[in-house]
Amino acid sequence: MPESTLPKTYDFKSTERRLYEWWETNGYFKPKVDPAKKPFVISIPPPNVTGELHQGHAMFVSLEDLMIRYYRMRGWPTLWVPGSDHAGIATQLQVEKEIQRTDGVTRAALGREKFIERCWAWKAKYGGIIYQQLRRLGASCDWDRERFTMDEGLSRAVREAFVRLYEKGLIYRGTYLINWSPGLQTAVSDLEVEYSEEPGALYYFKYRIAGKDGFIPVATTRPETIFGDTAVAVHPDDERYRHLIGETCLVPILNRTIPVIHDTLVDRDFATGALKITPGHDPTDYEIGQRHGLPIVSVLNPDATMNENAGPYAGMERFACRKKLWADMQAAGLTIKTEPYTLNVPRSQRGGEIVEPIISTQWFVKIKPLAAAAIAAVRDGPPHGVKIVPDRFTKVYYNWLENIRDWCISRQLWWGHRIPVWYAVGDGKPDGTMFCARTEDEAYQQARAQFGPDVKLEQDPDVLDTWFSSGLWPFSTLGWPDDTPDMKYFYPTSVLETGYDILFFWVARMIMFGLEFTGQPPFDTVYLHGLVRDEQGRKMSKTIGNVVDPLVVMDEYGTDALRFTLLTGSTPGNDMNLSLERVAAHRNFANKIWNATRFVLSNIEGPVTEISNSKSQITNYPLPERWIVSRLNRTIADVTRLFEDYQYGQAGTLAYEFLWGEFCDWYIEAAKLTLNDGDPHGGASRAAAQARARGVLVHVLDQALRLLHPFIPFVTEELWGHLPHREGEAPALIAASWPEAGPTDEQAERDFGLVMDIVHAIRNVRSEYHVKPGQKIAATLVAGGQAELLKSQRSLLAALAGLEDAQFRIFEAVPEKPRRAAALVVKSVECYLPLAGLVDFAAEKNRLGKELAEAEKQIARSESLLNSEFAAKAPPAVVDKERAKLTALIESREKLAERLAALK
RNA sequence: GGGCGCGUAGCUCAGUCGGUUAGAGCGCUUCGUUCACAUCGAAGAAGUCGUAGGUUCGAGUCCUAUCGCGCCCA
Repeated sequence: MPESTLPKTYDFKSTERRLYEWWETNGYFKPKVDPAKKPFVISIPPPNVTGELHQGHAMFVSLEDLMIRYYRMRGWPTLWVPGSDHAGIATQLQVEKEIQRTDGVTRAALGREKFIERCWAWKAKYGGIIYQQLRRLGASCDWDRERFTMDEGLSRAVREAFVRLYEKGLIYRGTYLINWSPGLQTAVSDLEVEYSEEPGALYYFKYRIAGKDGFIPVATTRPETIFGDTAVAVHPDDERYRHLIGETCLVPILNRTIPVIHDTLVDRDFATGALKITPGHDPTDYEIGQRHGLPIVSVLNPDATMNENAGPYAGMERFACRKKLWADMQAAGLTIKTEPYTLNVPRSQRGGEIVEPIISTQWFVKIKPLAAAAIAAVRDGPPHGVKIVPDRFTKVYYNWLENIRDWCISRQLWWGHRIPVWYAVGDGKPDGTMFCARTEDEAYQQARAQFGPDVKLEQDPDVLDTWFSSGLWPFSTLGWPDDTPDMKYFYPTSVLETGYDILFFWVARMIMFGLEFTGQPPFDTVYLHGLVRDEQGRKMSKTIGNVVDPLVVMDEYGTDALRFTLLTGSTPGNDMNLSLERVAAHRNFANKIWNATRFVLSNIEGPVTEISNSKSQITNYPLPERWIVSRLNRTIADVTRLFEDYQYGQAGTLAYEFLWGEFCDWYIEAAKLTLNDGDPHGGASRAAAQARARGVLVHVLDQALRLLHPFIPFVTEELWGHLPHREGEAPALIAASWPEAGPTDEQAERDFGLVMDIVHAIRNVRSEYHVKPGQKIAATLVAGGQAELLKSQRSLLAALAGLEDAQFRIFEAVPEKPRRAAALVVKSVECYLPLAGLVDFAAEKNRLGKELAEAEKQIARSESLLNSEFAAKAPPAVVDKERAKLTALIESREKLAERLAALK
């Protein structure tokens, strides 16, 4: 045998980069467009352009690359569009930090134009890093189609979308209560606010009645908003306050007068039952205010200091004001009490500062009509709608869209898509007239038509919510609004795969925009994965210090190990706890495949019979060959079915178990015999048997590598390249075809199963009796109808169970059972192991007694089952199975009883 | 307040038309290194599937209630 050229251990470090470059330079990631075929397309969830790789990226790349590689192997024209997101707030903050550090200037000092230049410079410098990291994960994207949300093409798509919505009346500008982030100095959408329960206080105080004695007791969690109160509301049926409705009361400190109104929305049981109404700083109050026509008084500046409406407190920071005001009110005798209260504090998703509801002029998308269409698309499902996996998220999706509020899309940032609206200014023309246009020229044309040639325009300073451009991603990346060849062929895309945490932010918005702008849903399937947490189930965070960096994991265990762990350790939509021990186990798996291949390669010198799944050519082959090929075919069918059903974890586990637990543990061991000795039982010549075994080894390994390739692309590609291939085969595994399942061979699986059971049983007894592993033992099998079968597998049984050839006998029946031997019963086969001098008959009796008792128990169970309604009501196949089991049990019982009697 | 998920072996997790003796990896116990692999092999111990009811011939799986943990929405 020639020495294999492969080293003893798989070295992923020297493999991964080389293979990736090889794939990429050979164009395997590019789709092979075939107009006759439906393509499989994924748009990448664009990572933040300046972000660093984390386990969320590792998860999505693993899943999407898995799907892409699977469909590519299935022969679909396959496209995975990569790209990144400008991530308005995140990037702006990073660049601000940088200019502060390097130049010691603020954004304001630098000026808008210069600042945006710095953003682009930042992007140029760091924007490629994330792509390199995605490559390390094995992502087989078509990098020639890489897109960035602020590219000219995508920016044009954003303007086009905006203008269309505006012209349809679905975008409007207005002054409403919005969420204001004082630190970032921008509006944010409802989704960007998170509520956290925090200990706080409920402040009870007096609203004095104007011109009378007496007061209404009112409670608030935010005393500083008192300056914005424009009414006190009570429930119309509340006996305590009914007489005060219509009176006027005095705002503390300011002594501004406000009315006492009634509204059924007031909760009589909460606190005092009287509610101060601050339409300028509370969403519920805003609604009540609208209903009652109350004025809106805003008391906060954009930086969350008090404004002039706070009178003497103007200029104070909001929380300092709260403290000071309460002290002053106490001094004035206006307070009643405070009590501890759990607040639901609105905090910014980014940065965590407390967000303030304030009145502000912003741009909004009128979302209800879009939402209705998006609901219908999921309600209808494919082929014309959308399916969500796992299904339970459809409910979450509906619930959100059914209760959706208009989307505030303007941001007071600099880094982003400028709102394509221009205002007429100066020259004595009417100010503020808006012109919404795709370009400044177009806006000027409109303006000149209205105001004459001298009109001057200024563009709206705000930019759009980053998610507005993300919402267009599946089609803007393909060239929309132009009807490009890519758009024609690849749109709509196939699967949108991402984390469930951005179902609303991104997925729902893409569906809405896709339907609105392209008339069809942007994909037919949404696959949602869960969050990757640490081993204890905690969210990974820099502050806890429990972040498991994918790059570090890949350095230590290899990309394949990480991918396989993520893919087999999680189920759709459920969070997973990442265990490094599992990653290590999967590194070992890669090494196992490596060595199995090493074995195969070092044993295929000489003729190799060509095998395929589709023919029944192997029906005359020896049992181990028939068995492994049948198991292979079953595995191919199961794995493929699981792939089609999005059960990737299960699919991976099955392939793993097949390769390790069946191919390596059993077939390779069986093949060793043939390769060394030929097949003395199969009737074939030694050379022919060896050629067949070689053929089966190569074939099964080849097919198993294909099944595993989408999970662990590197090690499989590397090894597959070393296997011999027939003419015309693809030059790389990535481009090879997915296996087709051939017929299974039930008889071979049953027969080989018996062989395995006997081997297990004998090994078990050997172990119990502490027989040295190298020591051969004698054995007599009494096998009845199975004798022929076992005789044909005599060498295999002997080799695997460590039997001494000269003292290994197989009979159909014997006149007298061996006496001084350990006996075991496997199905209908009796095995006698003399174990000279080792057999402890007391222990034997004990052991057999236990087995007999167990058999009796099972028989009783089985009989009562078969005598119950089970026999009549269960499906015949299940009943038959049970009957067969009972028959086998009875046979075992007889044999055990016989043996036990012989020992007495 | 509404909705969802999870609770299975010491640990991390599978278990998707309910099929009657519940699986894997790690860890643990015993043994093993000439002949693919010690990143390995052989054998083994280990779970009343959170709890209580119910449906059913049959429940880890379906229903109801309940406890604990977590998440989303309001």
